[in-house]
Amino acid sequence: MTTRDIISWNTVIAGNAQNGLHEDALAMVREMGGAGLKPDIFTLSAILPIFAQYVDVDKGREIHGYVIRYGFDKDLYVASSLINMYSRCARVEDSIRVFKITRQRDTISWNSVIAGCVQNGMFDEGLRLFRQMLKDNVIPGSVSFSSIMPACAHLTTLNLGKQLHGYIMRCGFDDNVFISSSLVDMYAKCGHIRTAGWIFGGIKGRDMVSWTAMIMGCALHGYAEDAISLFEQMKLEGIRPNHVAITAILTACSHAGMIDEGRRYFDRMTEEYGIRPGLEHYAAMADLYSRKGKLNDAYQLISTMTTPTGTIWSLLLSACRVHKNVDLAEKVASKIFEVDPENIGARVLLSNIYANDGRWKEAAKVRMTMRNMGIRKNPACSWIEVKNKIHTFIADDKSHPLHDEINIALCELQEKMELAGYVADTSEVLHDVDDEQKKYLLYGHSERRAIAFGIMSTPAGTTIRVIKNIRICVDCHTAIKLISKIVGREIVVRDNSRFHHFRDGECSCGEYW
DNA sequence: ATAGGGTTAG
Repeated sequence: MTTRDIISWNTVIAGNAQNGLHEDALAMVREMGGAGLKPDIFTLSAILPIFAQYVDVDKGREIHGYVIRYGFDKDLYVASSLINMYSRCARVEDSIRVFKITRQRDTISWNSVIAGCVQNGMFDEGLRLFRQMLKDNVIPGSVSFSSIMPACAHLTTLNLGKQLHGYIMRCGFDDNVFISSSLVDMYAKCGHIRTAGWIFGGIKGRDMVSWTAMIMGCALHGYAEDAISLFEQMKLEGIRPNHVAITAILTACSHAGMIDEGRRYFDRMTEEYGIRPGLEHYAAMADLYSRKGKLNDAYQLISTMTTPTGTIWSLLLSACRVHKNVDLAEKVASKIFEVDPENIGARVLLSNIYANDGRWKEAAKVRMTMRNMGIRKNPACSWIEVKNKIHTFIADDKSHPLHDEINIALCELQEKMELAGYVADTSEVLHDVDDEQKKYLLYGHSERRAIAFGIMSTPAGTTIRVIKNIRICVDCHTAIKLISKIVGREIVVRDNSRFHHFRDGECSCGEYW
């Protein structure tokens, strides 16, 4: 073209930006400047996504400065690009600030800020904004739903997820693959693996993310065989797994103790799928070996990593506790404190390992170090949703309004359990107290209180769904199996890594967890 | 005539 105006420049810049030719797009902006034309709102909203993708907040902020100098900050397009850029760069506060000072808002700018919150783990804030959007009479679009659904998945707020699902169907968005994948994930994470499978089966044009969400769902529920067959089917359909899909299949193997299968996927991932093992893959493998009791194999594997993290060593440390290997535990713990001195979980674990071995002095020393460092552990807690309200239980916390009734219900259950042959397993109670007190401590475990509350506040036959922030202890696992049989209920417990479905005295994990 | 937002993952 002999004469180019701002529109012709912008058209080509956006074309490059949208097709991955980022450097060319940016070079053209400079060239355009050389030709005496200054970037306008179209130019800026076309190039801001580049800095969002490359997580380059310095460049993004430069653009923001330019935006303010030229008074472009009132523009909706520029605002949503800025909101998106800041949240992709993990600066949610900045992105919310841009949103708040933008008076004029539309669905897209709302979506940008909501997605930003959710992607950065601020689920409650995301939900609050979503509700505010509806209150302000802004019509949600399909993107609004696929942005908010992960919040329900992470918070395991099944009822809210279901309500949104209904809303999605009324809008006719249920054929959208982004939304269906997020629904598969939400239902699986909320314990409804069958509903997840049903939605997955109905997706037309499944993509890799849909498959991965379903595979991960199976992994979470311990259905490794299903996960493997889905993974193989996906490949047959010509879909190449990415690093997340591989993480999902390794997690599935790990939760079912399938060492050989897991090892095979891990060994072949680079040549078969062109993906180099990342932290998440090492973590899954370390977990697989650890849970299986192959502590030395886990140690070897982690040692081959260039920079193992505290999190990965911790997987092995918790296996040292289960398999009562104090020597290795000490070695592993020192590795953890080297890279991550603040690691609370590791110190708690180490102290418990000592306690379990009767080494109360060493255990107390670790606790003392923690106190001196001013760190406290998060308390174990369980929660259950009844009538749209989430009830939280912490061991020894008496604040629940039905505290006394729950205690009575637990006593009655305890009697029936003992009649059925239950003997409290106090071996995991790591306090230097006598057996009678140990039994009392077990009995106060948060998941039991949550389950007792669930049984008394729902009609007979209703499935009880409880979520817990740490692993179920051996004794509670035994107790819940019996409870499911005594009260004739299905009890679904999600701990920090997977689901347990208790029914008629059995658990779906088959004692492997 | 040109521009902005989304699903899986320790």
